[in-house]
Amino acid sequence: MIVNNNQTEQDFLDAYDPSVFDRPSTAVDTAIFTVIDDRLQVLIVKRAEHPFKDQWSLVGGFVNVDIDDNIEATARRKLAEKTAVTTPYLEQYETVGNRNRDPRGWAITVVYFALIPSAEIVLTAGKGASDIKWSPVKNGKVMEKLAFDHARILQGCAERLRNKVLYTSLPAHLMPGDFTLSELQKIYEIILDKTIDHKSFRRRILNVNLVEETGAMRPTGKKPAKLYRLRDAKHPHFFLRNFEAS
Amino acid sequence: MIVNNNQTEQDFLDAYDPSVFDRPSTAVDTAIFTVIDDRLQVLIVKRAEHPFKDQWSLVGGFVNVDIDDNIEATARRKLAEKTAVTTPYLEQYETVGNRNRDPRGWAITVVYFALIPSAEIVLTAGKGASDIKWSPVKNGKVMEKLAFDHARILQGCAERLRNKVLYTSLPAHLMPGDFTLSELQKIYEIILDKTIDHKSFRRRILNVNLVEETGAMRPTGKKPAKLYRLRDAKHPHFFLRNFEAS
DNA sequence: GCAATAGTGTCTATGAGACAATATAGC
DNA sequence: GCTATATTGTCTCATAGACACTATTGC
Repeated sequence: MIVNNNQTEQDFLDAYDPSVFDRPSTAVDTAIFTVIDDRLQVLIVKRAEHPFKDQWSLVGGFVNVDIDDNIEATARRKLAEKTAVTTPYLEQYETVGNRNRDPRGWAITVVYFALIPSAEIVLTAGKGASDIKWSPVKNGKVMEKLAFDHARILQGCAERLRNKVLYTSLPAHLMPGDFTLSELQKIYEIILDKTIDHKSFRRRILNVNLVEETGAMRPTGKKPAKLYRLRDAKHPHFFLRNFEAS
Repeated sequence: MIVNNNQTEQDFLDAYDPSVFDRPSTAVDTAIFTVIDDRLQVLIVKRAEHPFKDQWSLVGGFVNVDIDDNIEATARRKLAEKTAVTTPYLEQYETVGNRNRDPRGWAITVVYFALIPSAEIVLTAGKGASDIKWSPVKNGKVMEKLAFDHARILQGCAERLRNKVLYTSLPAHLMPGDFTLSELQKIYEIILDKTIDHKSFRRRILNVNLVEETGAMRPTGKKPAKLYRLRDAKHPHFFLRNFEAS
């Protein structure tokens, strides 16, 4: 590697050797949430290979610099391998990296969480995972013992999700195209694990330009309910006041 | 590399070769904010080496797996190289990683932002930086052209900071040990770039258990002001309602 | 006294919580 | 009619915004 003081940037790049310093491994893990059977659930896969072979883990894998243009592409690639959902709500949560979390050595993982409507769920185990399933999340935890530090990561994702639900319209991303306000409220209540006054809830949702009536009604057996759809499916709405955390 | 189906995890780790797959480079960059001369300012350094030699950039550098136990340690190490502040408010903002942001190839950076009281500022250029300075931040931008994608990253950090100031006590971390409420309000106003009604402000701060009187007064030339200190310097307070974003 | 800054009083507006009341369907 | 679910009415409470008012200092 030739170095001199009048080196141009191109000279530098031509001589650059990326293997001089050790690099941490870099992975992406995603807590994919949905609501099934009136419970918040997260997608977990059984690891087919060492380390933590045969243990359950969040959906993830290493960044592949040959095929992924950016980190989010890694997350979406892994998501596509496991589910048929192409445009979920996907938010970067945090990045964890240290010397001890992976027995193979210094490892970084960029953690995302995704919200997908339960109606759109099709699971495919695919390569690297011998089994895949939804597992109910209770107080940020699942029954299964998770590989690596995924239990702590899931806890953080669930807490972030709950906090954001107190002041955003995030749960709308868990709904199919059309939904009633009662259905949406139910999703809020499941994630927050507490009941919400229905009048307060309707006021909050209808006072902002979040949803619009489809014109159709959902027959419920009793009084039919108006169907709504999201006005802007891309961006969640941020309310100026929180629901009280209880 | 020996592989067979009855391999134990220890067998696997003994045979593991971390160089089989290319890894992105992994850096940490921090937008270090303070308030000087009634302006929000960010610390920038002039790069001593290629790429982007002689251009300004945020404070950062590569994760060193030999000396850093975790990512935050990298951030604190770089911070310590440039300032004398040991326990700033430090929050992970986001992680950016893609094929194009660094001419040396696929590169990840974990971005933090830090808040440090202006009283505690001592700058040391140190290795890797031929120059270092505070630069005023206006609408998330600095005058200087920044290296890599640091302009966009700074924009994001400044926006996150402003948003959090609308509902948290973050600006308290920009204050020295003792401060008056007027001084704290001034910091809020500088970051938000708008005036706040002083009655509303005092109500908000004093209604929660955020600060306590020191008993001393600050002579201001006019009516002296009560001095306060933070009750819990570690954790910022989250208010249930936002200041209106204006 | 005046000017400047610190600090208070109080009215209005917004929106959450509570909860009663009404509306519309199936039976 | 009765019951269940949807939807509305309205009172209270907490807190932000607006802004007038008082308090204490130096001059």
